[in-house]
Amino acid sequence: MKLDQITDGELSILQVLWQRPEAATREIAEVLYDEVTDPKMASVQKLLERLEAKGCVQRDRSARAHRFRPLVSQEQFLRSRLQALADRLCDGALAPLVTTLLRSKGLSRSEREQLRKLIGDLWPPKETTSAPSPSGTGLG
Amino acid sequence: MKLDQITDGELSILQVLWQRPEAATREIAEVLYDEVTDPKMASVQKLLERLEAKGCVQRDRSARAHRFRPLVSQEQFLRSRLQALADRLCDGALAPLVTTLLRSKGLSRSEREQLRKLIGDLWPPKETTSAPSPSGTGLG
DNA sequence: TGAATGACAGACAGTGTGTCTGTCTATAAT
DNA sequence: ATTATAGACAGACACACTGTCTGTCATTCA
Repeated sequence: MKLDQITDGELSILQVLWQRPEAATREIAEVLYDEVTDPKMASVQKLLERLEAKGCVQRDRSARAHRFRPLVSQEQFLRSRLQALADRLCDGALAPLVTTLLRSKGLSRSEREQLRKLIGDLWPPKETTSAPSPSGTGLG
Repeated sequence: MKLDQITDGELSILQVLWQRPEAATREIAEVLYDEVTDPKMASVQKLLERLEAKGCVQRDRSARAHRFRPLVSQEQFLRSRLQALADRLCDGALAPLVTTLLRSKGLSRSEREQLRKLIGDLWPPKETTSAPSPSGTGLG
């Protein structure tokens, strides 16, 4: 699963797949292009072929029009990208990334509250080990 | 300042510059290569030239051997990369990135405690607006 | 039988990237 | 003064990547 070598165009394909359980080539092409021509179909096919080679997509050949499912979740992908950043800039440490993000201006008041809550849930300060509340990632 | 278009090789140059106030071409080459040949010198020059064109580096031509200073900090660069990730994957929102990082396994106990403290410092729960303690980013 | 659809192989142009060559100039040494 | 060295600079280069496109074949269906 070569997450590091995923291309921009390939990522576009994945993003379509992340929004549904599975999809056929034409379905994907219709999302990505206004007009689906033969060349466009071939482009999507080529990208899917490369994604399959990289182990990021599963191909179901049973039907005439193959159906594809992602083998990587968006969160996995994001994690990989973040780790790559950390490896390159911070000797692999993730904490500096969090620090930088927390110091950014791009967090709303409610987001900050959610984050504070998340930290409290993940690592309760006291030994009151209440079950972590299943707050979503905002990624699905 | 085109932070998005910084190449891998260009980043290597920047990383050398981030470790000292300024540097000459040969100095950089000596860090990056075991043996500094004429072609290697030319490569570093070319990369510096492109970095200058992108506004990421300042060139001091007063001396025969030009001296270079970074115009981008590592934190600025990291922030830009993180924002690009957020733009592509999360509609620009940074919070999902923080969430993903916090959920990662790559945080040690002490790092978690530091993060909890950082959140408390940046956004005090009560109105006791004590001055934020100047804890380092781990980037300098 | 023919038309439409899709898979697939291969070619393609454009681009980016790091490297290298060659030329010129300024400084230092003899 | 002459020479040698070091650096800047322009340009070319090979290489790889990427998205696109063409052409061919097989399958399905009217």
